[in-house]
Amino acid sequence: MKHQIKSLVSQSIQALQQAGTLDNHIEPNIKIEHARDKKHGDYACNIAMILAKQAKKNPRELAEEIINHLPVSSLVEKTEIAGPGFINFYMSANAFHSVVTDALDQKQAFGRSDIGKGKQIQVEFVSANPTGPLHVGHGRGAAYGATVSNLLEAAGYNVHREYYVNDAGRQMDILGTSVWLRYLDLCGETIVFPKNGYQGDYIWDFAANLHRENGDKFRHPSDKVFNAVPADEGEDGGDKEAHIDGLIKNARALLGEQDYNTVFEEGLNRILDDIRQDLEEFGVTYDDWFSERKLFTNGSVDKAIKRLQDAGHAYEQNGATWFRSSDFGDEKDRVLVRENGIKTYFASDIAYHMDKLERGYDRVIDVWGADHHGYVPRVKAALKAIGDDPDKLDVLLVQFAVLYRNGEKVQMSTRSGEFVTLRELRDEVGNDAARFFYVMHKCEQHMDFDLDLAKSRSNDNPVYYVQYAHARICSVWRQMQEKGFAFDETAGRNALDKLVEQHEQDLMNNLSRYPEVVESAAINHEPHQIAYYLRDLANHLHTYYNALQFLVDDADVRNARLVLISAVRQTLQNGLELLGVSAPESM
RNA sequence: GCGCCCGUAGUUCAGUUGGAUAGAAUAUCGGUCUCCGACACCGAAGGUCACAGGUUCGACUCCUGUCGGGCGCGCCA
Repeated sequence: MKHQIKSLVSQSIQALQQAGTLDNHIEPNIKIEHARDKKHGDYACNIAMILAKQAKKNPRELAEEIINHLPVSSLVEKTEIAGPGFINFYMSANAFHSVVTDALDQKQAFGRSDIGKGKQIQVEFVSANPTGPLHVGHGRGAAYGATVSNLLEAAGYNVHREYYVNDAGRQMDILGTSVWLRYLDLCGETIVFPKNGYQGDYIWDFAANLHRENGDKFRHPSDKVFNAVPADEGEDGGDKEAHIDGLIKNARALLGEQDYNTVFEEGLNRILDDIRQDLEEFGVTYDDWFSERKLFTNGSVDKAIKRLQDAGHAYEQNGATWFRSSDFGDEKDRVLVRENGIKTYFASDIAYHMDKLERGYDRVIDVWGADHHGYVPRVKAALKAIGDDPDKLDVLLVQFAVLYRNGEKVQMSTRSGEFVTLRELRDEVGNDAARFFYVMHKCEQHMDFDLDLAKSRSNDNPVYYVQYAHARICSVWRQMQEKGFAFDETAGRNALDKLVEQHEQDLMNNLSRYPEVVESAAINHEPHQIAYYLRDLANHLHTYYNALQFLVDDADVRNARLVLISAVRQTLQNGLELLGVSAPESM
């Protein structure tokens, strides 16, 4: 509806331009807003105030002229000039009736649009290192990324969802070695587990599985395992990094490449399967799980480094290969290949982003935890250096969710194994509540996640409030049948002019906003707009429900009201679907 | 020290990209079931939009500075 009003204003301004009142070459940025106060009508436009200066007129006079040149439309009941020069639009009843029938005609498609024009867009999210189960911090990225993807799809984009699997590098070696040490312990070896190893119980599970399937095949005496390994961090000094590196080195030497890989894969695959299943149960699915190791084995990383070298943006220093990223807006240069010949994570990440853009996406979105924010300039620098357009990449930073339990902050550390997993959260609060809770806030907003509150099944959690509105409408249908009424949709559609109550006007007005909200939420990557909208719509429905009876004797009024709440039900269902939340028929 | 994010009701958060009297939820207090589900509704109270300047018709929103909180500043991933 906003678009239609905008079009009217635009036509009026064109007319004024032809009449010479306004300059021809000005392309006015017309914005139509919902009036905050009903006294100001349904919509408001501030264009007269914006153009007043260049038209050398006072805003109210200009507003007057714009109104005089507005084309006639059945949608607009009347217009008014208000305040410093706002043009207020009062919509006709017909205008809102059409929204109700739109929702019923379009069904699941109500709210969808084609503003994306089928453009290819890739969204990469979660991409947690496969070193353990997902925790509640990843949950926010998962819910956010999945919902942004849904929104973009609803706005007419062609969305490709991807998980970047960091299955290369030192963290993976630490994981493999951790599994092996636990395995050795199960074999009966005396093992002092390293401070820097992965402490979580799931490591024991993997080790037990390894032992069950292979017996003592990978067993080596502990004195050889710890042979020549620097001391672990302790009260009398020591170095936990050097300690674990020594253990990794011994693991490789004792096991040999093949056995080492078997142990390594045991950890990696078990964890990936777990993550995949966890996310699937959470309603989060991917088109592709992209392996970092593949970038090394297929030469992409070498190619990326070579491209930087060929373009003259790389140099050698102290035995390492550097990227002169400071030439492209980064605060300092970055290492691509270390002195020991090992390529950095950054090098493979350049290759990954290069690969993304080569795949031909019009736009690429990365959803990252806010702790990676310092990483954005260097990735963009790399894209710029190799001649790609860094503006095609949008990095959406999701702030941490700080957990509170019993009113106290919960400290989390992946390495120490002390964290609340996403699965635990889902088991306790349910998928619906978790999905809704996560996207209720802007992603850049620090979020206090009160576990006790989220776990409680009280209506403190707004998801129940919205779901209840949906269930309530379904319940009306059940009641209707019990009372022996039949719903005549055609009659209802023809009787929409019976919906004269203020509650009904408000509800229709509210419905008319839905397509605009979806569009705005998609463009701005702001799922919380949907959450707030749904709460508002549910509130209007509940208020209506409490104020008026739907199943009345007057058939026209009854059918019209049922048509209206049927449209509301469809809209609630569509909105919840976008958020990955179910719309139950009863609760 | 430098960089990014944040600061709005007791608390958790919105605020339509610079618009009209800053809004919800929750907590507190009061009211509403002979009635389609009270998992709901209605009302009251609650604010120096961290602070100080600046930009303009107009600032919670943009700019500068100060204060406070979070995160990041590796030849880690």
